[in-house]
Amino acid sequence: MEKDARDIFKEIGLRVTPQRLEIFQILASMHGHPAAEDVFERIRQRFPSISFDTVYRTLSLFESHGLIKKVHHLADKTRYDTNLRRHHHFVCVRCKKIIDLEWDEVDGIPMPEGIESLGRVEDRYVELRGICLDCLRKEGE
Amino acid sequence: MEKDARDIFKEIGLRVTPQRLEIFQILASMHGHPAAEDVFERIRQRFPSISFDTVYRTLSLFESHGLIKKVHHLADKTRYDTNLRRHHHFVCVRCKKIIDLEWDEVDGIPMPEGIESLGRVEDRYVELRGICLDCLRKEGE
DNA sequence: TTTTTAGTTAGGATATATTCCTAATTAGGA
DNA sequence: TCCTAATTAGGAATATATCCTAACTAAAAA
Repeated sequence: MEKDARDIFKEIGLRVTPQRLEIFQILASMHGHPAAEDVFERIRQRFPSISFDTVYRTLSLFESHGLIKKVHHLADKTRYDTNLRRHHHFVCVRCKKIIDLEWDEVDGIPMPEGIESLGRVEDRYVELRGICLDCLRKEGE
Repeated sequence: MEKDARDIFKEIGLRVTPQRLEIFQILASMHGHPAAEDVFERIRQRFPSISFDTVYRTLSLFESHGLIKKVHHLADKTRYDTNLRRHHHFVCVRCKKIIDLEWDEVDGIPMPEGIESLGRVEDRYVELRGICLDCLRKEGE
């Protein structure tokens, strides 16, 4: 089991440190959608002196290599929408620009099967993520 | 114009204060998706002593009455996903619980027309929001 | 194996967004 | 006009996440 993590790290060119191995194990063993704090509490049992920074850094590292994903978009700050008509958003992952979007097709789709067993749905939120023209242009330069 | 805001406030039973009127005007006049800070900078021109708290409180108030909406879900903290297969989420707006979801229909929908003019899409994020069974039960009590 | 060095860590400081607290003020009904 | 409950300003507090630096360590080179 730990062998696997070792190999994965080496494959993508990451140093193998005890902290990283442990965080990897914890993530693999945790169900649900842990926050950094959850991981921190768990790893502290074995590495009592580990810092928050290491946990955050390691999670970012794992994410940048596609080993985990962030659930939400999680902008830097809350943005408000004064357009109350039904619409969706294109969000630039670089500059965080938000552009309103019409996308009727997505509005008509029936709810997934068995959704009642999870709860009562009140809203659907759809976001297209990518890189806006401005940022593509800058990137080209 | 200001007459409108007055009436809207009275209709929903809100006190009419100069700060609220001004924030309402600002929101109506601002295009895009302003953050609290943007509103704060604008209103400070007329009310130099206004506090951040008032801006935040007013935005929350407007949101709770459906006059504006938050763009993102904006959880309290970042949550990580160790499930890397394509899936979506049901998020409980009360307890913030996140539940993985299969919803193939939504994956097959073609991109909205004219999307190229906005940028390059790299991902689509879909979230169903509502109240989970646990919270519905608690609410019933 | 030992040495070297670039990458990593702990710990605390810092940044940033948002909320809380309290005394003073004010809107709107009596 | 007076009264009361809602609202505000101002600053303190909270929470999440990132930055900084010296000490440490993994792993490549000798």
